[in-house]
Amino acid sequence: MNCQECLHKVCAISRLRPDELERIGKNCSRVRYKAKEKVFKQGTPASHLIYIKSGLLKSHFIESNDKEIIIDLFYDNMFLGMHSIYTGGVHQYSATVIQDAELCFIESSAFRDVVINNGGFAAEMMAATCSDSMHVFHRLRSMIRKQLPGRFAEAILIFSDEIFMSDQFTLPLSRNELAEFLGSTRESVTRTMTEFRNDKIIELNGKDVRILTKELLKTISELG
Amino acid sequence: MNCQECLHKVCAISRLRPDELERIGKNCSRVRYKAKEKVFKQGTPASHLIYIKSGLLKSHFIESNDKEIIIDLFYDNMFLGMHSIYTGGVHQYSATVIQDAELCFIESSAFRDVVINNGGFAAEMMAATCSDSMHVFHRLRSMIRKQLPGRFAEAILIFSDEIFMSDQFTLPLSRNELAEFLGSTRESVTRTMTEFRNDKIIELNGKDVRILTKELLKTISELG
DNA sequence: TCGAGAATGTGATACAGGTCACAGTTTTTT
DNA sequence: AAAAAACTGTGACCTGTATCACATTCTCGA
Repeated sequence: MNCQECLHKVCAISRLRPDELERIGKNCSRVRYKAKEKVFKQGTPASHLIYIKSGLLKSHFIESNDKEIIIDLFYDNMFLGMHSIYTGGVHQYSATVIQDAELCFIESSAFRDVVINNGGFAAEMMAATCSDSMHVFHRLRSMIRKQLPGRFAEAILIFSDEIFMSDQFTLPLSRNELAEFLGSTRESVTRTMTEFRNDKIIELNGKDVRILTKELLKTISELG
Repeated sequence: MNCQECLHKVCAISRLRPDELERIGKNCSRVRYKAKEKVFKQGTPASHLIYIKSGLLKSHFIESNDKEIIIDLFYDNMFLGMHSIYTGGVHQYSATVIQDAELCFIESSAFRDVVINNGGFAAEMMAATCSDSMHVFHRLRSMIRKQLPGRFAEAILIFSDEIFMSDQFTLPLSRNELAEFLGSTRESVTRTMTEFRNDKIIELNGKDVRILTKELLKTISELG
């Protein structure tokens, strides 16, 4: 497996020495996934860390009833499953593909070996993990303080600024998944969306979104 | 500063070599704090990592209005501020003492040096950080799915099982702080509490709590 | 190509809990 | 010891959004 090509993209990987890169590469397999495929399931043994070469995934909790809760979204050049690797070796959440993805499965023992032997790499991974966690902490804040329009505006901004880097994009989530991401229900999300369209804040056509007044979106997101 | 005595309490610290322990110890100062004192404030430079020798603290976001949001609670033998150390060197949240505490301030550059040079220590710190983050992820889940009685029951169980290790304890939070922890308001928390008392689930006298039917609490917490 | 199941929009209704107002109590300050 | 400030309980009211029910419209496999 050729990990070289990921070198320039992920800061942490550039910290690896050639032999470590090989150690990881040898215990790493790249796999293509299609949308809706489950990558790993909460409760199963966490044998691998996932590196996302391309695509979009969600981490989510499985609930007793049918509803799920999306913890966060993961995309190009991110690692997924760190919390599971370091918490008893059992997956703490599920991961499912949202948009076709290319994933590298890194054997967790190989990964841990490298962390132990290379503190610089460990530090970079720590930084990445802390950053990911902070993102969820802010989502906690949003859930508590903001009401639906604020949370929806925030989500649109995340798609626009963090994921697609464009004011115009196709929503990768169904209305139902959007509800799971926003901690709401399908119906309420629908209503909020038509509301936003009527108010000329976004142009909305099925899953196609175009942001009309980004400033207003920011205001709504901040005021909740 | 004598870090030896913390050695047997915190797994990560036992990974340190004598010289590293000294490096940390030299750049570490222990300070007593009284309840309500602020340890660090969101937005300020993150120069130190906090080790909690004893006491109870909260990490919290500061909101534009007066209300706060308690992200999580920290107590004996936990580290606080890891996310800030590894995310741009600025504190990502505030930390305030709830019950008188003894804190060790570990110089962040010394800490980072040790992490880089000692992968075993890095791995342990990663484990601790991931575990703390997972706790917040579960709180996110609770905020979204459960309603107030469920969240309150959960909080009582956290106090009982994770913090005080007893069915009988004195609430360390005011009604208002409890509301900030539960993502609610003072009034609603009060009402929920009297409800629980009337239903003979807990005995309640000011801040003194005694759990009467733990099983019921668990059920309420799980069903939301 | 057709049918079945999933995804979406929309109305009517219910209710958990936020907000406001006020009173009593406890704690802190001077 | 008096005054101020913070904390707590309780009632009345209002609102955001969950829930239920149904009609349409897509999607994709047989």
